[in-house]
Amino acid sequence: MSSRVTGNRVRKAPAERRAEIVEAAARLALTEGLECITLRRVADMLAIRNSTVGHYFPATEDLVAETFGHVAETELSTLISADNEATPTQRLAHFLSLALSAEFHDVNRLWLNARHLARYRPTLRERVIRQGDHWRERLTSLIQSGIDTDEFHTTDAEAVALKILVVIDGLSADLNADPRFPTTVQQMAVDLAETELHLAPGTLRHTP
Amino acid sequence: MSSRVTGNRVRKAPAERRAEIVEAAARLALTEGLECITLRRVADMLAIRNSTVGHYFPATEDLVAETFGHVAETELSTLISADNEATPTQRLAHFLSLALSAEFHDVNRLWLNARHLARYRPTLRERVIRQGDHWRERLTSLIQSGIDTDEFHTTDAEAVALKILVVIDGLSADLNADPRFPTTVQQMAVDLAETELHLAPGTLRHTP
DNA sequence: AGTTCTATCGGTCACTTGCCCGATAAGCGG
DNA sequence: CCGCTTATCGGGCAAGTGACCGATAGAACT
Repeated sequence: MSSRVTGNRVRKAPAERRAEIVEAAARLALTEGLECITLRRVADMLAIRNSTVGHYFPATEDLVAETFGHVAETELSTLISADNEATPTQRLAHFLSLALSAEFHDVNRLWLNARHLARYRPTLRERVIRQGDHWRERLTSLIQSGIDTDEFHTTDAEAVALKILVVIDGLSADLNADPRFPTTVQQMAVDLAETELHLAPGTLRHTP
Repeated sequence: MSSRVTGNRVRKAPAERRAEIVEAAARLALTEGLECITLRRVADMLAIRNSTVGHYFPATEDLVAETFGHVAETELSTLISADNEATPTQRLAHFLSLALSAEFHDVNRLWLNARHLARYRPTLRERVIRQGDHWRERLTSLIQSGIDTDEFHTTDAEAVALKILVVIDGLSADLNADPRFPTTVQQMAVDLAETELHLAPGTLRHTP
């Protein structure tokens, strides 16, 4: 009758269990939000006791921070692949198209979530700042490589990267609460990038 | 010994008490965030019982939504005064300078807060959308009046308004977690407005 | 096989939350 | 001055939270 399989205690390697927990929390964060990461909900997903989760993360805030960091790190590598044979133009077009696509909506929403929650959780705030730096560095170096190959033209790669990220954040914040946004405005990031980098209009519009 | 003044029951006009409650909640929202609006905290601020607050707002979510709407409405009228003798250029410059000033930080943070919390609270989401429309309308009509007086030049006033608001949201979202932002990027909104409206650089930079 | 370490369990505790209830008293109309 | 409406009180309940504890059982090592 009861679905409870009592006594079936499974003991895993700490690193493996810890990874399991973070991954379950990540699924939760992406679908329901960071505030839904509670000891009991994560434990239920893995069919373990809440005290086991507490054993790996004595302070719940640390689990929340680590979960955000994990997702942000993973998604960044999806947005900007490090060793790619594509040209900087192609890679930037890929970045822009993916970052504002529907399938990336959950990630953008997670950033919004984390930025707000960082107000109350110092550990998370630190992670948000660190990941923000990381994203900015990666986008900056992508732009810089475009400058090196003479595809992009700007004097301050970092400022351009920052501006692009600001626009993406603003768009996803607004889209989060209100989906009725005209496509003209949704192309802001592409337009901004093309203007700032002195590219012909349309250069970044299509994915390779 | 006890600071409790028992039996001192004060009965106020419903409209007055209701306004008191919303105002106390607004103070709370601006300083500590919308999730700190609880029956007991608001009640404590007014030295009344939590059940009294519950009497006026049977669902706490309604108090949260109304509080946000109240603040957003009030602050909008600070940003854009309706019957002003100033020129559209002066009014837009005032808007931009105030919207990104330090003293407006709390309001921007409240917007971020509301946009995120709207995910869980349908009533609040409705309010966020409505207020978003309201801000956009007001900024659009300000730009339109500038077009009429031949100060601004653009074909789509609403699109420009939307873009300006997107940039402001993105900037305040990023500034919320990370205050180390270069001033070049903080001028994004001004630069964007001047470019989109075909104004000479620097036109919107100073407050009248 | 025996020993040791610790991952995991099962349960508890104190706290906060929103919501609800009956009792009381303030103010108004008659 | 009386009676009615209802704003306000005082208290309580159930649900959910993070943190904590001692007991147990896997697994590695001798």
